[in-house]
Amino acid sequence: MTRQELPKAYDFKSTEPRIYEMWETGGYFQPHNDPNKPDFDPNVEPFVIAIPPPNVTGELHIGHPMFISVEDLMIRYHRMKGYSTLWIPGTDHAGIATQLMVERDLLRNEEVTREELGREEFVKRTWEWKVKYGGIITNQIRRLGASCDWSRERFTLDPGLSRAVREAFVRLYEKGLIYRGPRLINWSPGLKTAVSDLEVEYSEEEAALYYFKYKLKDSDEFIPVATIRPETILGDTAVAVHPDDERYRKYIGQKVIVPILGREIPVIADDYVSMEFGTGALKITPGHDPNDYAIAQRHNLPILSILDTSAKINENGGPYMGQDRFDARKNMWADMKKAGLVIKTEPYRTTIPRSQRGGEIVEPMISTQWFVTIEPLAKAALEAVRDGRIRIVPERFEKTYFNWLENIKDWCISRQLWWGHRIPVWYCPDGHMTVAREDPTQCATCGSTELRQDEDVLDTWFSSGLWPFSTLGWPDETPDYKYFYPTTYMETGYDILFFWVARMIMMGLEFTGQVPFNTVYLHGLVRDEIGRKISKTTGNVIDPLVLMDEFGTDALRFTMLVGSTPGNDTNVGPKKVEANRNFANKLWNAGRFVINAIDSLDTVNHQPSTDWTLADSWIWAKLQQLIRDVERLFENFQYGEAGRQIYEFIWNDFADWYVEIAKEQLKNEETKAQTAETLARVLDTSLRLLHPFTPFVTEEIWGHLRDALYNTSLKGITEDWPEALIIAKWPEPREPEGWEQAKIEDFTLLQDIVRSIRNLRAEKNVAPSRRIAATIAGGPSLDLLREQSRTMALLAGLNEAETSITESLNEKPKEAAALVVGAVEIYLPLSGMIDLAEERTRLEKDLRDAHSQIERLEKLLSGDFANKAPAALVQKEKDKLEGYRKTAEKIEAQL
RNA sequence: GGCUUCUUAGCUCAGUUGGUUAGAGCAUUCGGCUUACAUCCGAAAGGUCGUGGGUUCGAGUCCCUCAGAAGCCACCA
Repeated sequence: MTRQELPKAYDFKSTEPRIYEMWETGGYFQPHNDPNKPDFDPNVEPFVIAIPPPNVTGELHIGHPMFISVEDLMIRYHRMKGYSTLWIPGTDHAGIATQLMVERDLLRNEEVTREELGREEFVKRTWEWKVKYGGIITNQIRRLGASCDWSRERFTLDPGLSRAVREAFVRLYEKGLIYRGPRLINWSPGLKTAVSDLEVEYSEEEAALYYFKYKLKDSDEFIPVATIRPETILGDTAVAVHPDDERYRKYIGQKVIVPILGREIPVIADDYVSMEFGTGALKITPGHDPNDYAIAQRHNLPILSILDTSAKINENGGPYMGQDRFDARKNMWADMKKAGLVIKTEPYRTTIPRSQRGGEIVEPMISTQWFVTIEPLAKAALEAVRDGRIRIVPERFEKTYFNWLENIKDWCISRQLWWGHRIPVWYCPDGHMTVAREDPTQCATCGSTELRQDEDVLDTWFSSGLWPFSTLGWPDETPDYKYFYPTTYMETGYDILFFWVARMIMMGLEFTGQVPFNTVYLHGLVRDEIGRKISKTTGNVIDPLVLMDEFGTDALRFTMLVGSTPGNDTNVGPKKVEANRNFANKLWNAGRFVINAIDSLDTVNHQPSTDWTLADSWIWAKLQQLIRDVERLFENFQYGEAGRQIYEFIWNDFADWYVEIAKEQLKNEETKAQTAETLARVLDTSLRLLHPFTPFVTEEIWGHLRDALYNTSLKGITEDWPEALIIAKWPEPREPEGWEQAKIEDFTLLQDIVRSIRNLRAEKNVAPSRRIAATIAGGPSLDLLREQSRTMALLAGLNEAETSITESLNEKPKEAAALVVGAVEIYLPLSGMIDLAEERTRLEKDLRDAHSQIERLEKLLSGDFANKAPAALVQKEKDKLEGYRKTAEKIEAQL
């Protein structure tokens, strides 16, 4: 495509795939300094991010663009800064989620359950599923422009990573930090597996509190007891009261009769029981309640399980055996009513534990599971953040992190699933355990060759916890591992701080002896346009693919990055994305303008100019300011604010002012070349600054810009430009030079004058096409205004020939509207449009404004401010005061 | 119960070493197809920065109180 044919609107649809292809095949996503290659230089600093691996069979949702945008920005920025950047992509096998998906599919299409299929076949089918759908998510991530090194893509069930998992398990086991045993765990009856504490969500719901009688043995007396789950009465092994409770003290040590079943259980005393709550008597069901479990252990009570793995009542439930837990509740309560044991029920609001996955009510159950003794790991992980080896951004999450780790409980790592890393433990017929890195052929204790591997798989987060180093080759000391580990940033959502981040820190420290990353950056969650949580039931799901189809990837990325601050949730909706699509188009057209300007240059005659116009100097000074601000903001992870400032510079300063002035300067042979040069340089730098935010459109324009320059006398600009923006050098901030501030002030005066003239014209309904005459008294700005008269006339719609600029006027023009900007007086002779009374009113208002400012500033300067504030600041205010005094003076003269 | 965040224009939000006239996008009103862009340009209107107090020469910004909203963690049957 020749540049003359650049379309008027930016065509992201054809551009994005082409650019991504160019990047990927060009090898730009791979670290430029690769430890596996002969020219490797260990002194080049690496910058590494391990991607939070999405579910292998997942599909893009609105959370993905958030983290991809942030991480890609971090990577692109550091790449441009010269780091050897590596962004390791990959996917997670996501045990429960994937297994459920495949199970559902099998049931729907083949009407077969996983049990009918058998373990081996089911796992085989799941692998097939993975192969079939595993590429969807990674391709969608490509579409987002992610510059990750696909040659290093990993999957948590890859052989290498599986080896890492075994290594980790065996090491912990050998260190005595892994144990197996019956404990009270959270059981998901639908999924038929244990889940960890973190995988249980509590929701407040309406329930009922059931009051009933616990009859004393051989007596008509009873102890009233309240419960939310009457069916658990079947598993009661005691009734507890507070030792000081006068009401029940006499019963302590006696026996009560379990309703319906008739079992005798003791009345015990325990401080845990609150005398004020309920009836003051507590039924103890150690098999199905964590607190009761603790009490039972203190009192050596038997532990009775009444539920099977589907949460149906088991043989301990007498007549209710085989009934679902909720049916049993109803039936049992009805039977108790008949037996005269019921006191009352009342509505009660309580928190119900539900499975994070299925949403079903989770049952605390006694079950034999594998656990990690977490305290020593947690201690090290706490220390790493406390002593600053790991920084968490935003900082407030450190408190959350500390809180959780300080109260952490052992981690249940076994799951009764088939899809995942099988626990590397084998049992012989005599019950000996063999824990091994490689599949053993005989029992380590007795040599028996009849080995059966443990049926359970590991919690998905166990393998994710190794991600930053297992992806780099650990446990082997590969070149990648040695150079790229520890990684640099860990970027993810605050919602998985415990699930994932804390565990990576614990496991990283334990297995590698190093922190797995030095900075944790937590982004907020994406919400809908009006701040609601996104969910299928609310029906407010936002499909990022639709947004990209409609507005382009850059627009979506920019929306994610701008308007969000670290750790805070962000509202996203099509309106914002549309606005940012407009920005991409604005940039595109600014680019087109610059390129056309360059194309119109001849090929020889340009010498580097030193005679810059005010506008040239001004835009350059503003650009330098922007570079400094962006650098400062990036250092503080304020990417949103940085993006906003670049946006404002490009649109408000560059496009709205400089480009408008450049149109005039380009018509003039004397300023033509330098203007083209300024346009080119400013655009180039802007594109570099913006590239980490909106990589596609910037790369595309930059390519055209480079080509355009190549054929002109400005070719020299591109001397050290690489072949693609993605690897171009990041603009380095410079110390502000003395002239910058002065030029900015001069130009700002010009802008103020132009704006007030435009304002007046709009008020007076002067047709935009009509050029009007003006008489201007420039005062101390006389020279500046004379020099800029052409620019001023152009921007404000003045007739230059009929505009006179003098230092001061002896008398003001008749029939003219008057404006005062600082010390500059402007008269616009709008004959026939001037209403003298109206003029007077306006001037009086201006005068009042000036006076109120004078008053404010005089008061300010007469107070302690003058003594205590920094001198420069005081001077600034003094100058302002002086300015307002002059303005007031001028206005008074006019009245 | 513990911890955290939020409350700024009609709407959604920025505003991070405290600096004195608080910004953007969208929406609204008025005027424009000005030769990069109508996915645009110019202009306007709109805010006691939740409440009350404190620190300071100076507070949207720091501290405390209260009110409202949200989240995380732990949980008395």
